[in-house]
Amino acid sequence: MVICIVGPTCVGKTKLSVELAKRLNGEVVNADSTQVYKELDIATAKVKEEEKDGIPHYLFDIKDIKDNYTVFDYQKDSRKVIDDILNRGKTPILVGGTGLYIKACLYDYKFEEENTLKNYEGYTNEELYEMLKSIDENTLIHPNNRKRVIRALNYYNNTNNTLSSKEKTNKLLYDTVFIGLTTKRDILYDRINKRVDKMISDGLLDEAKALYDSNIRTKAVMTPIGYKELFEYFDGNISLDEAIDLIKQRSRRYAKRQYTWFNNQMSVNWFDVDFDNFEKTIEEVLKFLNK
RNA sequence: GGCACCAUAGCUCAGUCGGUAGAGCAGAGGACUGAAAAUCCUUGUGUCGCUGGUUCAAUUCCCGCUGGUGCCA
Repeated sequence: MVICIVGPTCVGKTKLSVELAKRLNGEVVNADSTQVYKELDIATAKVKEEEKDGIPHYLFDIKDIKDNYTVFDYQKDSRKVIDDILNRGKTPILVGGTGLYIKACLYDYKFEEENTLKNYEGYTNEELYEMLKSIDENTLIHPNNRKRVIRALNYYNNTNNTLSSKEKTNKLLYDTVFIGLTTKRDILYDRINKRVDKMISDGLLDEAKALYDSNIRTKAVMTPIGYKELFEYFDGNISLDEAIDLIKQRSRRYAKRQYTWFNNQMSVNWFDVDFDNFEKTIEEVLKFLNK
C-alpha cells in the first residue's frame, strides 16, 4: 500500500510523514515540485536533516537549480522509488503539495518522449485556439492559457493522435490511501503569515541574496514563492515589507489553489489538525489506517 | 474661533443634472497531462456618516450635528 499525504502548505504534512514512517515501517517520498532542488531550502520549507529522524527520504535535493525538471521526469523518478520501496517490503509515504506531480505518479497519466515542439510564434491566442478547436472541439483549455493551447496542439501533431480529446483517466496504478491534513482557513492563513516571518528570521534573505548574486534565473529559481519577490526588493523596486507581504499573500493564494485541486481531483480522507496536540492527529490517522 | 473641502463595498476611490449605485485592489469560487509554489477563468447589496426639511421619490438638493483634511486667525 502507498500512503499519500496531501493538504495545503503549512498544515504539518512533513511532520506527519515522518511520524507515520516511524510507526508503519515507512519511507518518505517527496511530492513537491520545488523541494527536488538542492539550493532551495528555506523558502520551500524543505524537511531539515534533524527532522528526518533517521527515516529514509527520497527525491529531495536531487537536482541542481540549473536543471530543467518537469512532471515527466518526476513521474519516472517517483514510480521507480515507490516500486523499490514496495519491493523491499516497506511502505512508501508520498508527501507533498504538488497535486499534478502526485496525480502523474499514482494515476495512469501517459506522457511520451517529445522531440520537436513548435512554438507557434506569430499566431494570436485566438488563432491558436481556433486551430485547437478544429482538432478538439471539446477542449477545456481557455484561449488565454496560451502555453497550454500550444502544448495541446503539439500533442496532436507530434503523436499523430487523432483521438477527439486527451484520454482522461482516474485509474490508480497503486493501492493508495490519501490522507489530507486541513484546518480552518483563518488559522491556516495565520500560520502561513507567521511562517514567512520565521523564514525571514531563519535567513531567507541570505539564501535569496546568494541566488540573486548567482544570476541564475531558471525555472527552478523563479517559480517558488519566496525568491522572486525578494529579487524585486534587491532591485529596489519594492520595500522589504512589501516583498514580505507579497510572499505571504501568494502563499495564501497557493494554499487556496491546493484545496481546489485536492478537493476536486482526488478522493481525500481529511483530518482536522490539532496543532496543540499533534500526537492526537497522528493517532486519528493511525486509527483510520488500521481499519 | 472663521472659511473651504471631504465622509459611498474590507481598502482606495468613481458616480447618480433627484428614481436606493460601480471600478481597481483585497477576498471568494473554479479549471488544469511536460511552467504546477506555475498558468488560466469566473465573481462586486453596500444602514451611499447621523438627524431633520423640501419632494410622489433624497445617497444625490437644503438646515443642523459628528468625524477628518487644508487654509486663515
